[in-house]
Amino acid sequence: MAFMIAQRAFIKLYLITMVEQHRGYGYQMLEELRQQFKSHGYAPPQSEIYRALHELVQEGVLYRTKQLKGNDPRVDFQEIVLYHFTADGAEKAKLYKQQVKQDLDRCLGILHKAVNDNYG
Amino acid sequence: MAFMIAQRAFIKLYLITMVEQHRGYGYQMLEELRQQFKSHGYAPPQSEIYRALHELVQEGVLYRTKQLKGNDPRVDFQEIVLYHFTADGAEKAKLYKQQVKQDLDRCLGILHKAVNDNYG
DNA sequence: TCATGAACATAGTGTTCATTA
DNA sequence: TAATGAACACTATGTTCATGA
Repeated sequence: MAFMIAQRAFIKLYLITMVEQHRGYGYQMLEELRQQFKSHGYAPPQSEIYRALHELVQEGVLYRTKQLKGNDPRVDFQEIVLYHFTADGAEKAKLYKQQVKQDLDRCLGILHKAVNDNYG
Repeated sequence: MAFMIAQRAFIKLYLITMVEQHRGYGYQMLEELRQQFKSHGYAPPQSEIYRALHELVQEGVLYRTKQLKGNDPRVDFQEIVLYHFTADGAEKAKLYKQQVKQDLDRCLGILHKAVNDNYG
């Protein structure tokens, strides 16, 4: 029984949701998460985003396609990696999200309890 | 910037509160915490309780006294270690608790955001 | 600088082991 | 078994480096 949810699982959750909304590639998702969590005092490290993406591919949830970032190859040669659900990826993702939800609720319970027990 | 609160800090918080209420020794606090968090799917490991207590002593928050558990030394030779606040321990503990409170709130914010962002 | 990836290093943790006023 | 403590092992993570459509 672990204490808190792992950062990896937390990031995977967000990545899945982002892929559901067909949003972006690794670096972009990283920047967006950093932006979103900046005010929460949390900046997900770059390595974790890529590791999480690789794991989701490994687990058969996502597959990758490559693409040039700009639409004019004469000016923009930057290659990016896009992620999509595999045939059964959406289903797997759904199950995964359910598990993570359980864990999030568990963690919230623990933290709320701690606030109640130790303050006020 | 860390992701979630460390287990160590979390346990220290509880230990401080328990010492405030002059409750118990290491093993007893361990059992009580396990009892309390059982339904939350969390069982703090024994090593963490002792490590946390040692750190609090190291940091000058607590000091130790030893005592036989039973009141009749002829039947009960079990020695236990009791913890008390040092001269400035209470003050230090208060500051520490404030810091942990901040971190708990930060974590709660992150987790709540995750629930909002990824479900519903 | 953007974008991806891997290598490396380490802290925090979980598991076992040791000891016994 | 209760109680304390330490040793050991490991995994998740953070940092740094490498590369380039």
